Amino acid sequence: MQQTDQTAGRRRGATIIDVAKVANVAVGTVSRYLNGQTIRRSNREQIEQAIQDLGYRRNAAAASIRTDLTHMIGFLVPTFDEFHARMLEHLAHSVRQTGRALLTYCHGGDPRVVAEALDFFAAQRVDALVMDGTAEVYDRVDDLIHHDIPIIFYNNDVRGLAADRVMVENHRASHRIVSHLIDLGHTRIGILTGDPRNSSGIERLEGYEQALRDRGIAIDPALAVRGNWRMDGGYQATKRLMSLEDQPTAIFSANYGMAIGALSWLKENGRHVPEDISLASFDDVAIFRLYEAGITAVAQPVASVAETITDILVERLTEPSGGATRSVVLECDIILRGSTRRIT
Amino acid sequence: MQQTDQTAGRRRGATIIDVAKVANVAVGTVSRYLNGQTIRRSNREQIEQAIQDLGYRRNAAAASIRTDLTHMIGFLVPTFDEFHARMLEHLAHSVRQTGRALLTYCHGGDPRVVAEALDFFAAQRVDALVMDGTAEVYDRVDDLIHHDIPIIFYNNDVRGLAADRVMVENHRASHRIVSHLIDLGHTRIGILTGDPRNSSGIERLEGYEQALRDRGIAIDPALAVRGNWRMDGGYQATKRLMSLEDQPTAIFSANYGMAIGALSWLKENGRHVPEDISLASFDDVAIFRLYEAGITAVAQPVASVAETITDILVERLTEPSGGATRSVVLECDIILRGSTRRIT
DNA sequence: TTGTACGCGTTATCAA
DNA sequence: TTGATAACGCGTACAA
Repeated sequence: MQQTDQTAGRRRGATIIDVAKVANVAVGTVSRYLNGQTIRRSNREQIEQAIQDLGYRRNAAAASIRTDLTHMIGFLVPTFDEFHARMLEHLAHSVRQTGRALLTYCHGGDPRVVAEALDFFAAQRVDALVMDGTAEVYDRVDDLIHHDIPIIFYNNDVRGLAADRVMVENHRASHRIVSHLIDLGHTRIGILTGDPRNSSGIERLEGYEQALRDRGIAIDPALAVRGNWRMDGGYQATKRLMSLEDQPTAIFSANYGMAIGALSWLKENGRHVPEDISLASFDDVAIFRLYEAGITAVAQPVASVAETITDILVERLTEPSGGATRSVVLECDIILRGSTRRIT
Repeated sequence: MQQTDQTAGRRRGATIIDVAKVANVAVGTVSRYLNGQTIRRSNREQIEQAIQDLGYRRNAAAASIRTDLTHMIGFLVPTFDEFHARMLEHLAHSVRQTGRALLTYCHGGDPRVVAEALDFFAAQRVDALVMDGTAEVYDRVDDLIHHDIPIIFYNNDVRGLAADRVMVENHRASHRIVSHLIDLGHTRIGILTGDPRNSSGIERLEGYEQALRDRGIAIDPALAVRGNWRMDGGYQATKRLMSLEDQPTAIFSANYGMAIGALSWLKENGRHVPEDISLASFDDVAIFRLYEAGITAVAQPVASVAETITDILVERLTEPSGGATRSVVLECDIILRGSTRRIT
């Protein structure tokens, strides 16, 4: 009693062996066909027919157990906000063209989830891992590296690891945009800083400070208020900034989330941008183009970052492994809009 | 000459067999330990020690070849815009708590890429597939279903397939928000429709039309302009709407992307919202809370959608398979803001 | 070019 | 509870 029914819910589908039987060839031949090698024409047609008839689908897991290649890239981020979503979109696009896909994990800032994600990726044997660096993961990432899983950091670096890096010029871009504020006559410039555990947070703050120093403006610690990259942090930080006796005439936000929080507080409290206060922000997002007269911002080259990551990825996965780690730093654009104005 | 060096770049890591050897137990025992079954205490300690010493990491692919379970959920979307990104964030969160992760693919509306994605998911043997439905995929998705891969549609349905569905009340929510515009005295209400190949596009348009009919307002085909869900489509559609001889006094956008395009055109052309024209939109996004007096919108229960999907997922993956497909429809909230005003 | 047979790392079965 | 061993589906030497 042979079971040839293909409509029933048989969990196990046809295998390469079934295909070989039906096509009257050896399994090796089918395997070679699947991997695009040259096959005698008559055999090929029979194999294709058999695959069709059986509804055969290759089992990537079984292949990966032999080849140690899963065609999956791990992607680990703290959150899917607009910045990371754009990153994901571009990365998914360029990675797809190499025949791979992204296995995504979102840790929400919880170190335990980060550890969990890293374990998961290791077990799944992802071909490589792209992640926004966070300080606490040093040991576990180092572990992955020793297991020969290439790591590529973006947005935030973790120093000292044998990983590749694709960053943007945080320091320089911040320096430029703050310099622009100074050019407009501002001397009391507040900054909404990100998390100091993140390299980008540190670099953007340093760029701000350096710009002030370069123009002989004293750094007032009260003007640097710590946010948390998020809207609520920017809201609270702006509130603190605006309750100073000597208020700032301009604010630079280290990312777009906090800038939106700032706009939110300013609006609620009847302060107009740029009449009452100038605002500039890192990250250029859709809302900045549309909001009132537009928000002056640092535009990160998200597409280039994604492409560079993919290039490095391909290199790592094709080259005979090893080789020095690469560290790429990309330039940002400053987009001047209506939220920054000259003061007397 | 035994090779015990763990620093070198040996591509192949320690296996369960190595662990068994070092721990002086059988592989079956190690396997049971790894799967959380009860193990004699002394053995467990030895196994843990061996795992530690060898830097052993489980190979999920090898396991899945036996169990037919990969702990990966396919996630297929047209794009990672704000809506889908929020969906991803929530879904990643709830799926993570079941010990799974999302294998994401972004097709950008290209049918070939959709087909490619479906093949990829099939080869990778994802435990299930969550996708925003698109019309052209009927056959290929049907194929996956016959291969016993559970499918869950969200946002847009594809009729006739044996899949689960988690949707929102597109018709009713559109009906309500358009009724609100009518309550405010509007009778010439334009609509920026989405793609008619998407079920949500159709339903939102039908809700709009039904609302007009219910109040005895004639439907003017010229007032329904087709967008493409995107900003540029909304921009163009608004332009057409506003060049009618008998202009609308209110516009309802079938999604947020087109609404932003509309705002963009209105702003460029000096039309003020809501003084010159009222605007309401499907989807509630961050910018709608902040933009001028706020944009009246339909808020989809994104978190609930994600949770419902995960519930169904867990059910499908634990229950003895089979069982009728579920179709859940969730309610939306109407958020009234300053972009809609009463006219005389 | 094709066929055979073994190995990959894990789970599942079954007897002890 | 444990140990021994047969699958699982595929890739790949090796011999033909």
